[in-house]
Amino acid sequence: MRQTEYVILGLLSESPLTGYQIKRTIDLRFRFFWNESYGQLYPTLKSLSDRGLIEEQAMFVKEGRAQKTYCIKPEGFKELRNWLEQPVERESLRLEILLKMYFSNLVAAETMIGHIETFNKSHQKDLQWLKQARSELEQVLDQHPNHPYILRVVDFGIKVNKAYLKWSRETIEFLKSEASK
Amino acid sequence: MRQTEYVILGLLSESPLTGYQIKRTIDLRFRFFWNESYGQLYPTLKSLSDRGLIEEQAMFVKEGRAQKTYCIKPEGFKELRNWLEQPVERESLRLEILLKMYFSNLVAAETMIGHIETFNKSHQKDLQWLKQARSELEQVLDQHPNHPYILRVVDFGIKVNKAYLKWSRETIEFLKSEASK
DNA sequence: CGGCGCATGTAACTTGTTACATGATTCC
DNA sequence: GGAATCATGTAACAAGTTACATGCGCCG
Repeated sequence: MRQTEYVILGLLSESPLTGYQIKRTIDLRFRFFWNESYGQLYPTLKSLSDRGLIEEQAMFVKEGRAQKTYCIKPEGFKELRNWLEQPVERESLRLEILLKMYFSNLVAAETMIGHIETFNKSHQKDLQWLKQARSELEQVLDQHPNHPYILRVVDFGIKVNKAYLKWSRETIEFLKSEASK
Repeated sequence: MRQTEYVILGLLSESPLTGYQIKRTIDLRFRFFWNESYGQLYPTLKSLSDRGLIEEQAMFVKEGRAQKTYCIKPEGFKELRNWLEQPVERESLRLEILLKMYFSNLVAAETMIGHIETFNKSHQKDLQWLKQARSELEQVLDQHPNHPYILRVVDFGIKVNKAYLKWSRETIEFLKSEASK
Protein backbone atom coordinates (compact mmCIF):
# COMPACT_ATOMS: atom_id res chain seq x y z
CA MET A 1 0.00 0.00 0.00
CA ARG A 2 0.89 3.60 0.57
CA GLN A 3 1.61 3.88 -3.09
CA THR A 4 1.23 7.64 -3.06
CA GLU A 5 4.21 7.85 -0.72
CA TYR A 6 6.43 6.07 -3.19
CA VAL A 7 5.48 8.25 -6.13
CA ILE A 8 6.43 11.26 -4.04
CA LEU A 9 9.68 9.74 -2.83
CA GLY A 10 10.50 8.69 -6.37
CA LEU A 11 9.96 12.13 -7.83
CA LEU A 12 11.84 13.82 -5.02
CA SER A 13 14.72 11.41 -5.60
CA GLU A 14 15.34 13.26 -8.86
CA SER A 15 15.03 16.82 -7.58
CA PRO A 16 13.35 18.92 -4.87
CA LEU A 17 9.80 19.88 -5.78
CA THR A 18 6.72 21.62 -4.41
CA GLY A 19 3.43 19.79 -3.94
CA TYR A 20 2.03 21.55 -6.92
CA GLN A 21 4.96 20.57 -9.09
CA ILE A 22 4.62 16.95 -8.01
CA LYS A 23 0.96 16.94 -8.96
CA ARG A 24 1.72 18.55 -12.30
CA THR A 25 4.49 16.09 -13.03
CA ILE A 26 2.21 13.14 -12.31
CA ASP A 27 -0.54 14.58 -14.49
CA LEU A 28 1.89 15.21 -17.29
CA ARG A 29 4.30 12.30 -17.27
CA PHE A 30 2.39 9.54 -15.49
CA ARG A 31 -1.02 10.31 -16.90
CA PHE A 32 -1.35 7.08 -18.82
CA PHE A 33 -0.69 4.82 -15.86
CA TRP A 34 -1.16 6.82 -12.68
CA ASN A 35 -3.19 9.57 -11.04
CA GLU A 36 -3.22 11.46 -7.78
CA SER A 37 -5.41 14.17 -6.30
CA TYR A 38 -4.38 17.13 -4.14
CA GLY A 39 -6.48 15.73 -1.33
CA GLN A 40 -4.16 12.75 -1.26
CA LEU A 41 -0.95 14.53 -2.08
CA TYR A 42 -0.71 17.32 0.48
CA PRO A 43 -1.57 15.19 3.52
CA THR A 44 0.92 12.54 2.36
CA LEU A 45 3.64 15.17 2.00
CA LYS A 46 2.94 16.26 5.56
CA SER A 47 3.03 12.70 6.83
CA LEU A 48 6.32 11.90 5.05
CA SER A 49 7.77 15.09 6.47
CA ASP A 50 6.61 14.27 10.01
CA ARG A 51 8.20 10.84 9.74
CA GLY A 52 11.51 12.32 8.63
CA LEU A 53 11.60 10.77 5.15
CA ILE A 54 11.48 14.10 3.37
CA GLU A 55 12.38 17.60 4.45
CA GLU A 56 10.48 20.79 4.03
CA GLN A 57 12.83 23.50 2.94
CA ALA A 58 11.74 26.70 4.68
CA MET A 59 8.75 28.12 2.88
CA PHE A 60 9.82 31.05 0.82
CA VAL A 61 8.09 33.54 -1.29
CA LYS A 62 9.06 33.65 -4.90
CA GLU A 63 7.65 36.57 -6.80
CA GLY A 64 4.95 37.02 -4.20
CA ARG A 65 3.90 33.36 -4.19
CA ALA A 66 4.29 31.21 -1.12
CA GLN A 67 5.75 27.83 -1.87
CA LYS A 68 7.06 24.91 0.09
CA THR A 69 9.78 22.91 -1.52
CA TYR A 70 10.38 19.39 -0.29
CA CYS A 71 13.52 17.34 -0.69
CA ILE A 72 14.24 13.72 0.04
CA LYS A 73 16.32 12.65 3.06
CA PRO A 74 18.61 9.59 3.25
CA GLU A 75 15.88 7.76 5.22
CA GLY A 76 13.50 8.44 2.35
CA PHE A 77 15.97 7.09 -0.16
CA LYS A 78 16.36 3.94 1.89
CA GLU A 79 12.60 3.49 2.06
CA LEU A 80 12.27 4.05 -1.69
CA ARG A 81 14.98 1.51 -2.53
CA ASN A 82 13.42 -0.99 -0.20
CA TRP A 83 10.04 -0.61 -1.93
CA LEU A 84 11.62 -0.92 -5.36
CA GLU A 85 13.06 -4.27 -4.32
CA GLN A 86 9.77 -5.68 -3.07
CA PRO A 87 7.65 -7.66 -5.54
CA VAL A 88 5.06 -5.67 -7.44
CA GLU A 89 1.84 -6.13 -5.54
CA ARG A 90 -0.98 -4.34 -7.09
CA GLU A 91 -2.07 -3.77 -10.60
CA SER A 92 -5.39 -2.09 -10.30
CA LEU A 93 -7.36 -1.19 -13.33
CA ARG A 94 -10.98 -0.54 -13.95
CA LEU A 95 -11.94 0.14 -17.50
CA GLU A 96 -15.52 1.31 -17.48
CA ILE A 97 -15.59 1.24 -21.25
CA LEU A 98 -15.16 -2.54 -21.23
CA LEU A 99 -17.90 -2.93 -18.67
CA LYS A 100 -20.25 -0.94 -20.89
CA MET A 101 -19.13 -2.87 -23.94
CA TYR A 102 -19.86 -6.12 -22.15
CA PHE A 103 -23.47 -5.16 -21.52
CA SER A 104 -23.99 -3.14 -24.65
CA ASN A 105 -26.56 -5.40 -26.22
CA LEU A 106 -28.97 -3.47 -23.97
CA VAL A 107 -28.47 -0.14 -25.75
CA ALA A 108 -28.41 1.21 -29.29
CA ALA A 109 -25.21 0.55 -31.21
CA GLU A 110 -24.93 4.31 -31.89
CA THR A 111 -24.55 4.97 -28.18
CA MET A 112 -21.59 2.66 -27.87
CA ILE A 113 -20.08 4.05 -31.07
CA GLY A 114 -20.11 7.47 -29.43
CA HIS A 115 -18.44 6.16 -26.29
CA ILE A 116 -15.73 4.40 -28.23
CA GLU A 117 -15.08 7.38 -30.46
CA THR A 118 -14.43 9.45 -27.36
CA PHE A 119 -12.14 6.74 -26.04
CA ASN A 120 -10.34 6.63 -29.37
CA LYS A 121 -9.77 10.37 -29.54
CA SER A 122 -8.50 10.52 -26.02
CA HIS A 123 -5.96 7.78 -26.62
CA GLN A 124 -4.92 9.26 -29.94
CA LYS A 125 -3.85 12.32 -27.98
CA ASP A 126 -2.03 10.17 -25.46
CA LEU A 127 -0.22 8.35 -28.24
CA GLN A 128 0.83 11.59 -29.90
CA TRP A 129 2.14 12.94 -26.65
CA LEU A 130 4.01 9.72 -25.92
CA LYS A 131 5.64 9.68 -29.34
CA GLN A 132 6.73 13.25 -28.80
CA ALA A 133 8.15 12.31 -25.40
CA ARG A 134 9.97 9.37 -26.95
CA SER A 135 11.67 11.42 -29.60
CA GLU A 136 12.71 14.03 -27.05
CA LEU A 137 14.07 11.37 -24.72
CA GLU A 138 16.00 9.62 -27.45
CA GLN A 139 17.98 12.79 -28.00
CA VAL A 140 19.07 13.09 -24.37
CA LEU A 141 19.34 9.42 -23.55
CA ASP A 142 22.81 9.65 -22.03
CA GLN A 143 22.22 12.81 -20.05
CA HIS A 144 20.74 11.15 -16.99
CA PRO A 145 21.03 7.52 -15.81
CA ASN A 146 17.26 7.18 -15.56
CA HIS A 147 16.49 8.28 -19.12
CA PRO A 148 16.75 4.80 -20.63
CA TYR A 149 14.34 3.50 -17.98
CA ILE A 150 11.89 6.29 -18.57
CA LEU A 151 12.07 5.44 -22.25
CA ARG A 152 10.94 1.89 -21.43
CA VAL A 153 7.93 3.33 -19.61
CA VAL A 154 7.09 5.59 -22.54
CA ASP A 155 7.44 2.62 -24.85
CA PHE A 156 4.92 0.72 -22.74
CA GLY A 157 2.47 3.55 -23.18
CA ILE A 158 3.00 3.62 -26.92
CA LYS A 159 2.46 -0.12 -27.33
CA VAL A 160 -0.63 -0.19 -25.15
CA ASN A 161 -2.17 2.89 -26.72
CA LYS A 162 -1.63 1.46 -30.18
CA ALA A 163 -3.50 -1.65 -29.04
CA TYR A 164 -6.29 0.55 -27.67
CA LEU A 165 -6.58 2.39 -30.98
CA LYS A 166 -6.59 -0.75 -33.07
CA TRP A 167 -9.28 -2.23 -30.85
CA SER A 168 -11.43 0.85 -30.95
CA ARG A 169 -11.25 1.18 -34.74
CA GLU A 170 -12.22 -2.45 -35.19
CA THR A 171 -14.97 -2.21 -32.61
CA ILE A 172 -16.46 0.89 -34.21
CA GLU A 173 -16.51 -0.97 -37.53
CA PHE A 174 -18.23 -3.90 -35.89
CA LEU A 175 -20.84 -1.69 -34.22
CA LYS A 176 -21.52 0.15 -37.46
CA SER A 177 -22.18 -3.10 -39.21
CA GLU A 178 -24.51 -4.10 -36.35
CA ALA A 179 -26.32 -0.77 -36.55
CA SER A 180 -26.99 -1.13 -40.26
CA LYS A 181 -28.58 -4.55 -39.85
CA MET B 1 -19.43 6.62 -9.33
CA ARG B 2 -21.16 3.67 -7.80
CA GLN B 3 -19.55 1.49 -10.37
CA THR B 4 -19.99 -1.63 -8.28
CA GLU B 5 -23.74 -1.19 -8.56
CA TYR B 6 -23.61 -1.31 -12.32
CA VAL B 7 -21.48 -4.44 -12.49
CA ILE B 8 -24.06 -6.14 -10.31
CA LEU B 9 -27.01 -4.85 -12.30
CA GLY B 10 -25.27 -5.86 -15.51
CA LEU B 11 -24.63 -9.40 -14.40
CA LEU B 12 -28.12 -9.78 -12.97
CA SER B 13 -29.53 -8.57 -16.29
CA GLU B 14 -28.35 -11.86 -17.77
CA SER B 15 -29.57 -14.18 -15.03
CA PRO B 16 -30.33 -14.32 -11.29
CA LEU B 17 -27.23 -14.93 -9.20
CA THR B 18 -26.05 -15.17 -5.62
CA GLY B 19 -23.46 -12.78 -4.20
CA TYR B 20 -20.88 -15.50 -4.32
CA GLN B 21 -21.62 -16.29 -7.95
CA ILE B 22 -21.32 -12.61 -8.85
CA LYS B 23 -17.92 -12.41 -7.19
CA ARG B 24 -16.78 -15.57 -8.93
CA THR B 25 -17.99 -14.34 -12.29
CA ILE B 26 -16.13 -11.06 -11.90
CA ASP B 27 -12.95 -12.86 -10.85
CA LEU B 28 -13.23 -15.20 -13.77
CA ARG B 29 -14.54 -13.16 -16.66
CA PHE B 30 -13.62 -9.60 -15.76
CA ARG B 31 -10.29 -10.32 -14.13
CA PHE B 32 -8.25 -8.45 -16.70
CA PHE B 33 -10.13 -5.18 -16.41
CA TRP B 34 -12.10 -5.24 -13.15
CA ASN B 35 -12.06 -6.41 -9.55
CA GLU B 36 -14.39 -6.37 -6.58
CA SER B 37 -14.13 -7.57 -2.99
CA TYR B 38 -16.81 -9.20 -0.85
CA GLY B 39 -16.65 -6.24 1.49
CA GLN B 40 -17.87 -4.10 -1.36
CA LEU B 41 -20.19 -6.60 -2.97
CA TYR B 42 -22.48 -7.74 -0.16
CA PRO B 43 -23.27 -4.27 1.20
CA THR B 44 -23.96 -3.06 -2.34
CA LEU B 45 -26.35 -5.97 -2.94
CA LYS B 46 -28.17 -4.99 0.22
CA SER B 47 -28.35 -1.35 -0.79
CA LEU B 48 -29.63 -2.18 -4.29
CA SER B 49 -32.23 -4.43 -2.73
CA ASP B 50 -33.32 -1.76 -0.22
CA ARG B 51 -33.73 0.70 -3.06
CA GLY B 52 -35.89 -1.70 -5.04
CA LEU B 53 -33.55 -2.12 -8.02
CA ILE B 54 -33.04 -5.80 -7.41
CA GLU B 55 -35.04 -8.39 -5.56
CA GLU B 56 -33.92 -10.96 -3.11
CA GLN B 57 -35.60 -14.23 -3.87
CA ALA B 58 -36.46 -15.84 -0.54
CA MET B 59 -33.33 -17.38 0.89
CA PHE B 60 -33.47 -21.06 0.41
CA VAL B 61 -31.35 -23.91 1.42
CA LYS B 62 -29.92 -26.01 -1.33
CA GLU B 63 -28.30 -29.20 -0.19
CA GLY B 64 -27.82 -27.82 3.27
CA ARG B 65 -26.29 -24.53 2.08
CA ALA B 66 -28.03 -21.26 2.65
CA GLN B 67 -28.04 -19.00 -0.38
CA LYS B 68 -29.68 -15.79 -1.43
CA THR B 69 -30.40 -15.40 -5.07
CA TYR B 70 -30.95 -11.92 -6.40
CA CYS B 71 -32.73 -10.96 -9.58
CA ILE B 72 -33.03 -7.64 -11.36
CA LYS B 73 -36.26 -5.61 -11.27
CA PRO B 74 -37.56 -3.34 -14.07
CA GLU B 75 -36.31 -0.32 -12.08
CA GLY B 76 -32.86 -1.87 -12.06
CA PHE B 77 -32.96 -2.42 -15.80
CA LYS B 78 -33.91 1.20 -16.29
CA GLU B 79 -31.04 2.36 -14.11
CA LEU B 80 -28.62 0.08 -15.96
CA ARG B 81 -29.71 1.32 -19.39
CA ASN B 82 -29.44 4.90 -18.22
CA TRP B 83 -25.87 4.33 -17.02
CA LEU B 84 -24.95 2.61 -20.29
CA GLU B 85 -26.06 5.71 -22.16
CA GLN B 86 -24.02 8.13 -20.06
CA PRO B 87 -20.52 8.98 -21.27
CA VAL B 88 -17.74 6.84 -19.87
CA GLU B 89 -16.34 8.75 -16.95
CA ARG B 90 -13.53 6.98 -15.31
CA GLU B 91 -10.68 4.97 -16.52
CA SER B 92 -8.64 4.31 -13.47
CA LEU B 93 -5.44 2.44 -13.71
CA ARG B 94 -2.40 2.23 -11.55
CA LEU B 95 0.39 0.09 -12.81
CA GLU B 96 2.91 -0.21 -10.02
CA ILE B 97 5.29 -2.00 -12.34
CA LEU B 98 5.64 1.14 -14.47
CA LEU B 99 6.25 3.25 -11.40
CA LYS B 100 9.05 0.93 -10.35
CA MET B 101 10.41 0.86 -13.88
CA TYR B 102 10.46 4.64 -13.92
CA PHE B 103 12.68 4.81 -10.85
CA SER B 104 14.62 1.64 -11.47
CA ASN B 105 17.99 3.28 -11.99
CA LEU B 106 18.10 3.20 -8.17
CA VAL B 107 18.19 -0.60 -7.93
CA ALA B 108 20.06 -3.50 -9.48
CA ALA B 109 18.91 -4.51 -12.97
CA GLU B 110 18.41 -8.06 -11.72
CA THR B 111 15.74 -6.87 -9.32
CA MET B 112 13.68 -5.33 -12.10
CA ILE B 113 14.23 -8.36 -14.31
CA GLY B 114 12.61 -10.47 -11.59
CA HIS B 115 9.66 -8.11 -11.32
CA ILE B 116 9.09 -8.08 -15.04
CA GLU B 117 9.40 -11.84 -15.36
CA THR B 118 6.62 -12.19 -12.81
CA PHE B 119 4.55 -9.67 -14.74
CA ASN B 120 5.22 -11.55 -17.95
CA LYS B 121 4.20 -14.93 -16.56
CA SER B 122 1.03 -13.57 -15.08
CA HIS B 123 -0.03 -12.00 -18.37
CA GLN B 124 0.92 -15.09 -20.32
CA LYS B 125 -1.66 -16.93 -18.28
CA ASP B 126 -4.21 -14.19 -18.89
CA LEU B 127 -3.57 -14.36 -22.61
CA GLN B 128 -3.97 -18.11 -22.69
CA TRP B 129 -7.22 -17.91 -20.82
CA LEU B 130 -8.50 -15.15 -23.10
CA LYS B 131 -7.65 -17.11 -26.23
CA GLN B 132 -9.50 -20.08 -24.81
CA ALA B 133 -12.49 -17.86 -24.05
CA ARG B 134 -12.40 -16.47 -27.58
CA SER B 135 -12.45 -19.84 -29.24
CA GLU B 136 -15.31 -20.99 -27.02
CA LEU B 137 -17.27 -17.83 -27.72
CA GLU B 138 -16.76 -18.05 -31.45
CA GLN B 139 -18.55 -21.37 -31.46
CA VAL B 140 -21.66 -20.05 -29.72
CA LEU B 141 -21.67 -16.56 -31.21
CA ASP B 142 -25.31 -16.65 -32.28
CA GLN B 143 -26.66 -18.25 -29.12
CA HIS B 144 -27.10 -15.07 -27.15
CA PRO B 145 -27.36 -11.47 -28.37
CA ASN B 146 -24.57 -10.35 -26.08
CA HIS B 147 -22.00 -12.88 -27.25
CA PRO B 148 -20.63 -10.72 -30.07
CA TYR B 149 -20.15 -7.87 -27.59
CA ILE B 150 -18.42 -10.08 -25.07
CA LEU B 151 -16.15 -11.20 -27.86
CA ARG B 152 -15.12 -7.59 -28.42
CA VAL B 153 -14.19 -7.34 -24.74
CA VAL B 154 -12.17 -10.54 -24.92
CA ASP B 155 -10.47 -9.21 -28.03
CA PHE B 156 -9.46 -6.09 -26.10
CA GLY B 157 -7.85 -8.27 -23.48
CA ILE B 158 -5.97 -10.26 -26.09
CA LYS B 159 -4.60 -7.19 -27.85
CA VAL B 160 -3.55 -5.48 -24.64
CA ASN B 161 -1.98 -8.59 -23.15
CA LYS B 162 -0.02 -9.17 -26.33
CA ALA B 163 1.29 -5.64 -26.02
CA TYR B 164 2.21 -6.30 -22.38
CA LEU B 165 4.10 -9.44 -23.33
CA LYS B 166 5.97 -7.79 -26.17
CA TRP B 167 6.95 -4.94 -23.88
CA SER B 168 8.11 -7.21 -21.10
CA ARG B 169 10.21 -9.38 -23.40
CA GLU B 170 11.91 -6.32 -24.86
CA THR B 171 12.41 -4.76 -21.46
CA ILE B 172 13.96 -7.90 -20.01
CA GLU B 173 16.36 -7.93 -22.96
CA PHE B 174 17.23 -4.31 -22.33
CA LEU B 175 17.80 -4.88 -18.62
CA LYS B 176 19.97 -7.91 -19.29
CA SER B 177 22.16 -5.88 -21.58
CA GLU B 178 22.38 -3.19 -18.88
CA ALA B 179 23.27 -5.78 -16.23
CA SER B 180 26.12 -7.19 -18.28
CA LYS B 181 27.73 -3.79 -18.75
C1' DC C 1 -10.31 -35.51 10.08
C1' DG C 2 -8.28 -31.81 7.47
C1' DG C 3 -8.52 -28.88 3.69
C1' DC C 4 -10.93 -26.86 0.03
C1' DG C 5 -14.87 -24.88 -2.14
C1' DC C 6 -19.42 -22.99 -1.30
C1' DA C 7 -21.81 -19.41 1.05
C1' DT C 8 -22.85 -15.03 3.80
C1' DG C 9 -21.64 -11.29 6.01
C1' DT C 10 -19.42 -7.31 9.21
C1' DA C 11 -16.08 -4.03 11.37
C1' DA C 12 -12.13 -1.53 11.27
C1' DC C 13 -9.38 0.55 8.54
C1' DT C 14 -7.11 2.74 4.54
C1' DT C 15 -7.40 5.04 0.47
C1' DG C 16 -9.05 8.30 -2.71
C1' DT C 17 -12.31 12.07 -4.54
C1' DT C 18 -14.81 16.32 -4.52
C1' DA C 19 -15.94 20.52 -3.17
C1' DC C 20 -14.55 24.27 -0.96
C1' DA C 21 -11.57 28.25 0.85
C1' DT C 22 -7.92 31.49 -0.07
C1' DG C 23 -5.15 34.54 -2.66
C1' DA C 24 -1.39 36.19 -5.82
C1' DT C 25 0.22 36.78 -10.74
C1' DT C 26 -0.11 36.67 -15.68
C1' DC C 27 -2.22 37.18 -19.98
C1' DC C 28 -5.82 38.78 -23.00
C1' DG D 1 -11.89 43.10 -15.41
C1' DG D 2 -12.00 38.24 -15.98
C1' DA D 3 -10.01 33.82 -16.86
C1' DA D 4 -6.12 30.82 -16.43
C1' DT D 5 -2.25 29.30 -13.89
C1' DC D 6 0.40 29.11 -9.71
C1' DA D 7 0.05 27.68 -5.00
C1' DT D 8 -1.57 25.51 -0.45
C1' DG D 9 -4.54 23.20 2.02
C1' DT D 10 -8.95 20.93 4.63
C1' DA D 11 -13.41 18.58 5.53
C1' DA D 12 -16.81 15.62 4.26
C1' DC D 13 -17.66 11.95 1.90
C1' DA D 14 -17.26 7.78 -1.02
C1' DA D 15 -14.96 3.73 -2.20
C1' DG D 16 -12.33 -0.23 -1.40
C1' DT D 17 -9.46 -3.75 1.34
C1' DT D 18 -8.41 -6.87 4.95
C1' DA D 19 -9.18 -9.63 8.53
C1' DC D 20 -12.33 -11.93 10.87
C1' DA D 21 -16.50 -14.93 12.10
C1' DT D 22 -19.45 -18.76 10.89
C1' DG D 23 -20.65 -23.22 9.11
C1' DC D 24 -21.97 -26.97 5.67
C1' DG D 25 -20.59 -30.53 2.09
C1' DC D 26 -17.34 -33.10 -0.37
C1' DC D 27 -13.20 -35.50 -1.33
C1' DG D 28 -9.25 -38.03 -0.20
